[in-house]
Amino acid sequence: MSGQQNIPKTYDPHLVEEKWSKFWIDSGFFHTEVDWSRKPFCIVIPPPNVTGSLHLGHALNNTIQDILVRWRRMQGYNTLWLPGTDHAGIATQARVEEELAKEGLTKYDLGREKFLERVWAWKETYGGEIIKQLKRLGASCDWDRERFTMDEGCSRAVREVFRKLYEKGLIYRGNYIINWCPKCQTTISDIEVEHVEHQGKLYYIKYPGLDGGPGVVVATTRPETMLGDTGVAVHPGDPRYQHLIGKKVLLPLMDRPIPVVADEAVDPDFGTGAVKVTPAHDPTDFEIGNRHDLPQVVVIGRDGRMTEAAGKYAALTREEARQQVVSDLEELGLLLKVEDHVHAVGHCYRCDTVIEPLVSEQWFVRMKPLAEPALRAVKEGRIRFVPERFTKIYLNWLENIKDWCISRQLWWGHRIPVWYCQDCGAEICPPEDPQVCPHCQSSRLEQDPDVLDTWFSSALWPFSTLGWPEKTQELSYFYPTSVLVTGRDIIFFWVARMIFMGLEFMKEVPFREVLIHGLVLDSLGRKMSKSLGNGIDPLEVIDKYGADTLRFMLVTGNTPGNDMRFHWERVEGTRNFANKVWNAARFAILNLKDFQPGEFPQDLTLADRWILSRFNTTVQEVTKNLELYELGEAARTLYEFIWNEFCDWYIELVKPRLYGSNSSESRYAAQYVLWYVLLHTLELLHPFMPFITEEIWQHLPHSGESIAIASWPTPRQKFHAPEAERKMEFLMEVIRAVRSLRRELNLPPTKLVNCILVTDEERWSGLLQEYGGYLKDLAGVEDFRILETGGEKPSQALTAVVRGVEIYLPLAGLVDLDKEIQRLEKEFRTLENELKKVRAKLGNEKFLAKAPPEIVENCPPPGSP
RNA sequence: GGGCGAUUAGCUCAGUGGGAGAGCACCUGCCUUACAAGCAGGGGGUCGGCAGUUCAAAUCUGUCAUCGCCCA
Repeated sequence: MSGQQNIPKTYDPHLVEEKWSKFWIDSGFFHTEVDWSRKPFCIVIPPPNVTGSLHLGHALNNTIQDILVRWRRMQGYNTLWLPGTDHAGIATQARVEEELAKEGLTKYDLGREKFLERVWAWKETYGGEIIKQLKRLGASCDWDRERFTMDEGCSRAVREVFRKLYEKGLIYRGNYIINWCPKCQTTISDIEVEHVEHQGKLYYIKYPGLDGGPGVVVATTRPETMLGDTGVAVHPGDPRYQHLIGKKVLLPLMDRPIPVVADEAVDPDFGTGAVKVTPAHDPTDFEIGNRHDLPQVVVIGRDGRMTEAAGKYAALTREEARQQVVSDLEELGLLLKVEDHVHAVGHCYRCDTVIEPLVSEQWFVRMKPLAEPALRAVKEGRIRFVPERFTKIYLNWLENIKDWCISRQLWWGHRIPVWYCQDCGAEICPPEDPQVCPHCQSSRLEQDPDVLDTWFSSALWPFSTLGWPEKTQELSYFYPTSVLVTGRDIIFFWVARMIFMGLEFMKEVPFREVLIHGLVLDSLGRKMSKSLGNGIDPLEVIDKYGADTLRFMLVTGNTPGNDMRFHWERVEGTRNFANKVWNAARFAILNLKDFQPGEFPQDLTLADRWILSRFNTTVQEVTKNLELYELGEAARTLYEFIWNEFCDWYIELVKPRLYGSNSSESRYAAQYVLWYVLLHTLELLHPFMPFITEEIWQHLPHSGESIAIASWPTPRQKFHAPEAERKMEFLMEVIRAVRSLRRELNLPPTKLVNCILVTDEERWSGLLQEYGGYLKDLAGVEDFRILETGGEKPSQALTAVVRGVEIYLPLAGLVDLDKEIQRLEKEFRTLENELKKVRAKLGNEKFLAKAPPEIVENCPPPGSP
């Protein structure tokens, strides 16, 4: 913006964003050290996947955090926003495997060690992308403290946590049914399974009785799993099947006798009320099998194909096996019926492949003892969810928690720190990598091949990044962190887990508040996804419109916790606002060339006192809304103040005092108030639009290095001027009324008019007398007279009434009488209705008796004629 | 099956007990020396339906409907 005459008429974000971003970081404004004399404010970033690139969800999430952080920093808190990335086991490994595939290689060709080297190399090359993108968004993180979930410190924390939980018996290894993703070739936890409604079939299959007994008909959605059936179950109270309980039936195709058991888990209303039991391939059946001691026959392998145990169906895919089984049953006459049936099918949340429940040996975290304190912390209010309704979702999930399967059959991740002795069979979990078995001194130790669920390390993020297990200053100063900001989709994955891990290892909650925001949907209200191709790249928005525009757009017109839709029109609207701010600044800078702020001016005009009072209110409102996490409201308040009050009225009113041959005192006062309000309004706006506000702030007289470390404005008692607001409000109404009348006549703005104002009320006539200049400047009034009522009224005049003050524009010859009569009649009817309502209210004794006095007093409400 | 959210102007959405709002779109007039990405003026809504609480309901309660999300 240098060369004041050459300030461009439109704001160009490209010219300023990179400059200020570099300046902020180089100046160390975002870097923090522990300082016990100051109050801390700390946020840890939800670490984006290291493979990721910024999407609108990140943009929203980080904009919210940055607003809070910049605001608190300006308020004087010792503010730490700790950034970092997540190693994202499956996603990263898959990315590198894809690369290998292009070279015709698999990870097995390289071997574990070489493969991991390759992943690290990939991470070093591409992993910083999203961090760069966050910087472009303006995120004011302490970049000197950037962390990675697999860096040395975080890995140490993972190791320590695992070992402690293991020793406490809260981590165990066992054979359980888990969710297997045949594509990712790994286990995934229950919450990583997405259930999708699917139009399928319900097959009714006859299982004959042994030796010609009556048998039973079972209904199933997955006939291919029957090859692994080891029982049939019915509800114990089901009268239809009492005779069968304890008997055996013959499993067709396999010719295996299997027992009929009674179990509460069976829904008698589903199908025939009798269900096949496949303990190795269905979670419910697994439980039933356990209760009745049924064997587990694994018929589907990890590659998604049928195993040897499936007999002649071995090596078929699941789909092929289903077809074959169905047609074989049909041939035998055992397939009685096939119905359409809608049921939920589990899909891998990452690759969308249908997951296969299967039994295998995995590591689990015993959840009940950990969930208990995590429930209490929220119930007792030590952690507060915003909006409050998410509390219930959190509590409900933890109350029904199941053990957490934490082992993953991947190579990229924190390897499970457990070794097995090949000689004595011991299983050990030592603090450091062992050389020999502590039991038999054998050196033939083998580490468990699996790695941990990525969320295991993210669960430790609030304390692992602050130095745990070391007892660092950072940890005691910044922990618990102040607030966690995250999307509602990872409450279970991440928020809940951080809470129980924090409570277990820090004996204290990881954060005091959780701010949940919604998702950014496309313009039709659909989730943005690669497969739909409906994603919007936030960098495209930044390239086209600037980061400030993207940020402001994301937080306006949106309520905490609710989803929002993305519309380019809204981006444009926000861009226009940025431009408005730019041009207001342009006006100010051009008119402050000869200005140096000195003493606060003595003689303020009504407009001065009004805008200062409005500014005061804005400071209060914005601050209050930020405290309530109502960022959208705070942004709206600023938008309206800047555009509708500061630009539309104050700048217009101040022009004559700057342009004209005014006294130097009046000019100084005008410049001072213009400067003062603009400068400090920019400070209020800075957390939302950091770049443009810095650019302008630097060009206005100011003290301090950067708006980023300026003091957050506070309300000042001496600016509070309700009477000035009331007076201005009246004058504004009169001006609007005159403008409206002018419009009736299609008067061009340059055509000046005379005006007659009729009132007996001194407060109005005095005000009009004193500030009639405002009418001249803003309503195109050349001259006006103030008359008392009862005098002669001008004929052939347009009229309006504002708070009892009659306004006449005498314009003989110009008035279309019919049109004017129509207009007045319409207004009359409107007012009549209004009056009727008010009379009814005031005539209602109950209203007078029960409504609070200030409501009765304000009836009719202010603003009514 | 359970839970949550949404339903307000043509569109997108704010507004949580006392005047029904904004942006975009629309109509009219203006290139007025900060801004046409603008200025000024204007039209447009029985706040999803029904019932209830209250002096007073878009706002609180119940119920139904439609849409969306989460859990099972």
